[in-house]
Amino acid sequence: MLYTIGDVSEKTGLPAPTLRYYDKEGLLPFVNRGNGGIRKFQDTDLEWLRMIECLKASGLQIKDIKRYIDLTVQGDSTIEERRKMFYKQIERVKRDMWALQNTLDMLTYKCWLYDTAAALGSVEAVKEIPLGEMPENIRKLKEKIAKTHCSSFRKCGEGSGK
Amino acid sequence: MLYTIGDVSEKTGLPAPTLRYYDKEGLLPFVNRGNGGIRKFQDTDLEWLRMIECLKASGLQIKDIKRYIDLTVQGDSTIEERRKMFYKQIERVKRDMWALQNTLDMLTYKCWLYDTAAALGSVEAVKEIPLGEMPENIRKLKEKIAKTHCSSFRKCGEGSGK
DNA sequence: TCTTGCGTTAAAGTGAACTTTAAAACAAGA
DNA sequence: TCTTGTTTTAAAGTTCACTTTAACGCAAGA
Repeated sequence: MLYTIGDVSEKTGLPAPTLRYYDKEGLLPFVNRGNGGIRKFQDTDLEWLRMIECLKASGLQIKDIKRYIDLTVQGDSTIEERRKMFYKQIERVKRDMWALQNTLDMLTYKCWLYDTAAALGSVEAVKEIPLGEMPENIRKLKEKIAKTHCSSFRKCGEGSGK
Repeated sequence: MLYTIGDVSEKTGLPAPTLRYYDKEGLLPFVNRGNGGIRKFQDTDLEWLRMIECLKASGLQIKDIKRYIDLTVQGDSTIEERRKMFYKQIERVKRDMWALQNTLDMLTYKCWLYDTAAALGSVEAVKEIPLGEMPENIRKLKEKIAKTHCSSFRKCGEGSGK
C-alpha cells in the first residue's frame, strides 16, 4: 500500500510541509520516490513517523532524532549507542513526569483555592482559613508542595540539550 | 528581606536577563524599585516566580501568564476566570502526562529490544522472536503500544494555543 | 579618586521548529 | 487535450522565549 504526502498528512495529522521539512532534515531517508520525484510512503514509513513523534515527545530535538535515524541506517554496529540513547530518554521522561506531577499538585491546590474564593467572594478570605479547617487532602497537598519548594527552582526536570 | 536581581537569579536559577525579560513582558508588576531604579525583590515575589514557573510547566505561554497576572491584579472580580483557567490547565497537564506515559511505554519496549539485540548481535534476530517467547511484561507493553497506535497521531496531548 | 562589580535600558541576535510563498511539474478525470 | 488539484523545490518569513550586546549609572572598597 502506497501513500502520497497528502494521504500521510491526513493519517498522521502532520501538515504536508512539516513532512517535507522532516525529509529535508534527513529524518525520512527510507521514503521512496516515484519517477516524477513524488514521495511514495509505505506503512513502514508511518511506523517511522510514529517513532519520530515518540522521540520528539521524549524531548529530543530534530538533529538528535536525525542522529538516531543515521545510526539505524548504519546497522547493527550501532546497537549499543542506540540502546544507551533510549535508556537516557527514559530517564528524561521520568524526570519530566515527576515535574508534571508537581505542577499538577500546584494546580490542584489552586483549583481548591479559587473554588473556595468563588464561594466566599474573596481570595483574602481563603488565605485566612487556618490549616486545621482545610480539607485533609488539600492540607496534604500544601505540605507536599512546600516540600517540593526547594527543588522546584534549579530546574530539576528540564534541559533540552544532550 | 530584600533581594537584588542577582540574588533572585541565584536563588531561582533563572538568569538575570530572563528575570528582566519577564518584568518587561509584564509578569512582575509587583516588584518594587529602589531610588536608583534598582529592583527590590521580596519573598512574596519569589512565590510569584514559582507560580510563573508552574504555569509555564503546565504549558502556558508568556502572554497567557501575563493574562493571569493581570487578572490577579484586577482583584476578586476575576476569581471565576482564574478558576476556569486553572481547571483548564489541569486538563492539559493530565493529557500531557498521559502522552508522556505512552512515550515511556514505547521507550521501555525499545530498551528491551536493544538489550536483546545487543545480546543477540542483531536487531533482525530480535524481530524474529515470536510473541510467545518474549517476557510477559514486554508482550503486554507491545499490546498496549499497539492499542495506543491509532490515537498516537492526531495530537492528543499537544497544542500550545487556546 | 579611581576602579570594580553590580545594576539599568533599548535593541539586536539566536535557535528551534516549523510555515508560507512562489514558481513550476505532475497525475487523473472530463 | 485540457483543466484541476496535488506535488515538487528553494527560499524567505514566523513565533516563541530567551540571550547578547552596547552604552550607561551607582556604590563600595583600595
